[in-house]
Amino acid sequence: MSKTRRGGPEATKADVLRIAQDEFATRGLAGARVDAIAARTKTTKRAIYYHFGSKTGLYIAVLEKIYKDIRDIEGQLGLKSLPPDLALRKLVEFTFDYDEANADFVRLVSNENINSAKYLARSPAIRNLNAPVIDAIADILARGRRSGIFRDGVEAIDVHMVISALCFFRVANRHTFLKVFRRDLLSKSLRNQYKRIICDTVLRSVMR
Amino acid sequence: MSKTRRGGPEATKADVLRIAQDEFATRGLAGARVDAIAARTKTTKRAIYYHFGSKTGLYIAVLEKIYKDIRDIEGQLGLKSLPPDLALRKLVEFTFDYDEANADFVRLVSNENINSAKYLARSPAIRNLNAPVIDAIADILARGRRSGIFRDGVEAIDVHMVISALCFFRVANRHTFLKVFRRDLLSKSLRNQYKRIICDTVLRSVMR
Amino acid sequence: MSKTRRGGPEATKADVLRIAQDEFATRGLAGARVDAIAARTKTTKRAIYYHFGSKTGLYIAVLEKIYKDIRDIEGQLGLKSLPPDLALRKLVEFTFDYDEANADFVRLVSNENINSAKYLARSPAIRNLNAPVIDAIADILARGRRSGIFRDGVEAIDVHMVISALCFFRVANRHTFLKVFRRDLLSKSLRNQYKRIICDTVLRSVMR
Amino acid sequence: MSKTRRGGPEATKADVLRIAQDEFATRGLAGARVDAIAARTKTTKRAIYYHFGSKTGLYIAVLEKIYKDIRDIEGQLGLKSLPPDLALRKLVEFTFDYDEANADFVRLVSNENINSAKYLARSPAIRNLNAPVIDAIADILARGRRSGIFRDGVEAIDVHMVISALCFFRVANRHTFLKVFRRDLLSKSLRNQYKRIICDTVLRSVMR
DNA sequence: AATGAATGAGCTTTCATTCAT
DNA sequence: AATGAATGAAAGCTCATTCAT
Repeated sequence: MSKTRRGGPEATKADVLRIAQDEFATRGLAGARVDAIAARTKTTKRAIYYHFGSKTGLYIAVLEKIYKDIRDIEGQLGLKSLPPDLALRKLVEFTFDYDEANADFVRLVSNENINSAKYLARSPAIRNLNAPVIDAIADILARGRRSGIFRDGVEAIDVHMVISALCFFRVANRHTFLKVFRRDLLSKSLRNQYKRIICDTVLRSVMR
Repeated sequence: MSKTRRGGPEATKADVLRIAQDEFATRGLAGARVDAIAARTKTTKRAIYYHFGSKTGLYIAVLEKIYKDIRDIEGQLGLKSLPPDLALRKLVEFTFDYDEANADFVRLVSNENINSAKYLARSPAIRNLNAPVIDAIADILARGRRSGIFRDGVEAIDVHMVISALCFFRVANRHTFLKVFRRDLLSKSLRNQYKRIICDTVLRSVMR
Repeated sequence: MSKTRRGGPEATKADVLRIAQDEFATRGLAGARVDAIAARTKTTKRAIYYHFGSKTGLYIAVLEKIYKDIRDIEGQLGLKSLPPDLALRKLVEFTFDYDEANADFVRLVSNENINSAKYLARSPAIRNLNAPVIDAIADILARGRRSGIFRDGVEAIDVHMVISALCFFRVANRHTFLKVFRRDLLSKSLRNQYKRIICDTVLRSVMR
Repeated sequence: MSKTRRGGPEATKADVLRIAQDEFATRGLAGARVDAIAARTKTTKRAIYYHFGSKTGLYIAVLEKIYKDIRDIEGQLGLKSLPPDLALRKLVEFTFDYDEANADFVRLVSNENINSAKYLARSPAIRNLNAPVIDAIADILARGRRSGIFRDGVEAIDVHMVISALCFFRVANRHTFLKVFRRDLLSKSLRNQYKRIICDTVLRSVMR
């Protein structure tokens, strides 16, 4: 693919995807308006239909993008060169930072769960993405068990669940938590505290 | 043929609330259709407007109901009579069971977070509910510290966050987790395993 | 408020049906525009959807109306009191006059044939109309055979086909016939001539 | 993969015309879709516009083709060498067979009548086609009158109308006739019966 | 207090056509 | 001469809401 010149079709599609990601994250599939997306874009509503086929098609394209993004980054963490406890700590911190920095991702995933992952299931591109993070955790756990610091009987996928749950919830449920408990899980002053709590909780759950 | 009432206006409102809860949980505020709710109800669309004023009004009424329900139950747990570690375990198990049994609650909360808790904020009824669970955890932690089994420096609200995150995520993110990792977090055969994992993770996070 | 009502909902529906009949006859189902129909009506486009559900629903309602109209009239011809040859003549003349006076009916039927009678098949109301005209012709033929003026072996439905074909074609194919042969089958000066030709053709086809 | 040509531009145009004829016959001018025509063609939508200018231009080209086809065939019937009654019989049988075998022609003509022959009128190519069939009938009638078997006062164009009406109606109104009277005018088992009925009806209408 | 009838505003999508090369 | 990419205009339809009693 050649480099896009100013205003080329690839740039247009990327522009639409960027705006659509925000709109779908903020309002959901049903709540988002194609008109509103088009208005914030350099293109027209008609162009959106030309490139993405339908509102749903655009929504799926956004899902594909955010899933591809995180998979690409997860593949580049380089955890193998670290001792197991530090590697796990680094993975937790990465997830903590990523979810915080990508609230769109978090809300879109929440949204997709409300939809029973209906649209995610429709995308072969996402179904065919593998999940390198599970293999990375399995490697860390194996090394930790060998060196005697980690317990037996801990599955990689469940460690991933614990990490995800803690980091995801903090971002996903921020608003109701704030209203109900008057505590802003994303406040700057609490950031290091939560990073430590989540890291410790994960580490303690696997330590011998 | 017109719909017939049984039990008067309060029964009608309860009927509408029950159906609306399901529709809003499944489709979100924007995705739910007043027509669809009315069609599944013993009443008419017009009656919904008469009783709840607007679609948003009905949505808020649903939110108020589910928040009141959980607060009422949390107030009846009777954790004070148990030793601190067992009390904490019981609270985790309660949350685990409650979230699993009330997927509507989980999805509605997810939804409300996508809306930045906008409608929750509008409801004085919810704002005025206190959160007895935080006090209950604080009591457990104090007793555990006194008896020497729990660490210092652990805040009740953060323990609540960890419990909620783990139990909530399991239900809230079930569908995407299943599609991406081919693991059904709610499968019957894994139920006890996850209950144990989550209990242990919480307990380990507070133990000395 | 823009348009005002007079005569209530039934009058409104009748008004819409009248205009829609003209639009569908002139432009076909695909070519007709709901906006155009609404604009010529005392009501709004929204009201059309409220009363008829969809463009297709309105089209079917029009079909139902025109078929019901002709069946009602056919049932009132009173052919039994006339001698068979005069009865047949009267039926031909009625069909001749009716098709000429109801070009909409003719074009709508043509249209429906282009659609393979797809929408007609969808209407239970039309499927359940019986066709009294066939019985009427059968009675005429039986009486004519008994009195010796009509041939044996002539089926009522085929006589109906011949009558319909001749009267229908004259109206339905008027425009192409005019362009190709420069003959206006509906010109006033030729009216009596065609009435006679068609009557004679039908009568001769059944006479002994 | 782009579509490949075989036989150059004339073959392409013929291909498009063949598909377009079917689409216009089945759906009418308004109902046909340029996209659908292109998709069934060896070429692209853009090529259709290149060769035919517009959807209407393509429609007129189809009309011109079907009218030229029938005129060409009508010119080759060789009715002059037959005795008048047999010549007339042969013409009826030819029309009967042609309309049955060319339902597209029949439906396109029906369609064009719904359009008040608007597009036919626009085509100089069709306007300049003469109608040899009228002359042929006139010749048959003259010979029949001379030999004493045909009546006086019968015009060729009206005989043509009767023949056309009977043969055309059978094909054009097949679908509504089937739904309303449960009689398939094109059923194989009734074919000879209808051929005989129509032939006899025409012959009887001109016989002394 | 309660409700059947009706609707304004705006939604997603379609379609014939033209742009640009 | 031929074509892949793009689009303006308008279509059918939906939805929360209000009218009128």
